[in-house]
Amino acid sequence: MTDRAYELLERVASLLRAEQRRESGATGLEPVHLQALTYLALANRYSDTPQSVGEYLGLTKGNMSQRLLWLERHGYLKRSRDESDGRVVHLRLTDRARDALASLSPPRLWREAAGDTVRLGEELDGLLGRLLARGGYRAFGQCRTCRHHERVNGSPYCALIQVSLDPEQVDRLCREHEEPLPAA
Amino acid sequence: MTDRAYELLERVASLLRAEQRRESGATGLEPVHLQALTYLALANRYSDTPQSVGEYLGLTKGNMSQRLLWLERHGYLKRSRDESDGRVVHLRLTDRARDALASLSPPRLWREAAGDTVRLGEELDGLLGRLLARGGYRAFGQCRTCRHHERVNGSPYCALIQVSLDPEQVDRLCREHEEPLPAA
DNA sequence: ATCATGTAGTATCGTAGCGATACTAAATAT
DNA sequence: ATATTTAGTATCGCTACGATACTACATGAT
Repeated sequence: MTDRAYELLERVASLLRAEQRRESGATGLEPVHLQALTYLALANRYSDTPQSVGEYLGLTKGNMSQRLLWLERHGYLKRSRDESDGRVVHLRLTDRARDALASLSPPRLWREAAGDTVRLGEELDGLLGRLLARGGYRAFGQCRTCRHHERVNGSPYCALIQVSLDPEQVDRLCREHEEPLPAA
Repeated sequence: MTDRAYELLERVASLLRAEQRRESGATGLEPVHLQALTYLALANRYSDTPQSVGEYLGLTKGNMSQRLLWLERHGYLKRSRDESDGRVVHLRLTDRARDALASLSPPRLWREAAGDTVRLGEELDGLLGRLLARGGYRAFGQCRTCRHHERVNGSPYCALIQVSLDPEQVDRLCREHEEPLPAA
């Protein structure tokens, strides 16, 4: 008996991808575009880069770079150079991107039929954590659950890159995220 | 708050697809190939056709036809014409295909890290059922859970196409599957 | 019987996803 | 100062995918 959950996951994913293609219609937005935008909508200001998007989805940076260039050319992203490191590029969603996510990102079929997904979310969350840990992937957790997250004078502070954080950043995803060390 | 379960599902699927690509290596087997083979390994003898595979995954028949031709050219499938209907083609896995599934289909990462997936399987099963019903897809259930499944002289019989079935066929997937009518 | 309609499958085209490789430029280490 | 690393891009080859058009067979209507 092969793993039933795996087969179901693959089939559901395949059906949803196909559904998304159909719903995206003339926009030209492919599933991978929407996934990239979804990530960028959640990423903090140190993780809104081509590299990070690729790591998040398990795709190569060369591939992601091309997807992101397409998104910029079509008005879904703004690019900007990092001020202190001339190599890195930051990606910002446009309103057009937010509109696209709002109307396409969980495809209509999901919204109509998925129902209560709390329990499913918990199961997927656990599975993802195990896959990431075992596969050597970055976890991309929220700052406030990170080993390096501290409070200095009452305001959030990242001990890794040693900067204080805007309060709104601490709920966003960070590519440097690490689980807290288990209490001894 | 967008649907967390949906995001997790998409990301897990993306990571697993990428993982599968890497593990498939020089075989040239893409995720869609393995999904098609997985389906065909489970399909009954009335549902092992290009059309059915496409419906199962939500892809067009033209696309599937090309994928399946590739699989045949590379020795993963045998094709044969139906005896009573000259239009339909039946697809049979070769040993090479079974070997490929055995070594690649849940990718190594899944096998090593997925852990207990019983509960996840149940959740995905429920979700899939709702998506299929709402989206107008075929369910592809097992014969023995079908509305048209009967027993004649103790052996399984399909009341839809009006043939008796090999006992081994009743655990396989059928594209004509329909839920039993609710008892009145 | 003929003809229209429907269905299973294939061929072809255009677009895009994807990894691999090679490259540039900026940062960092020695 | 030089070597090495890192973020990102450009290009190539291959394949996935939908759309469209086509063939062959089956079925239904008259």
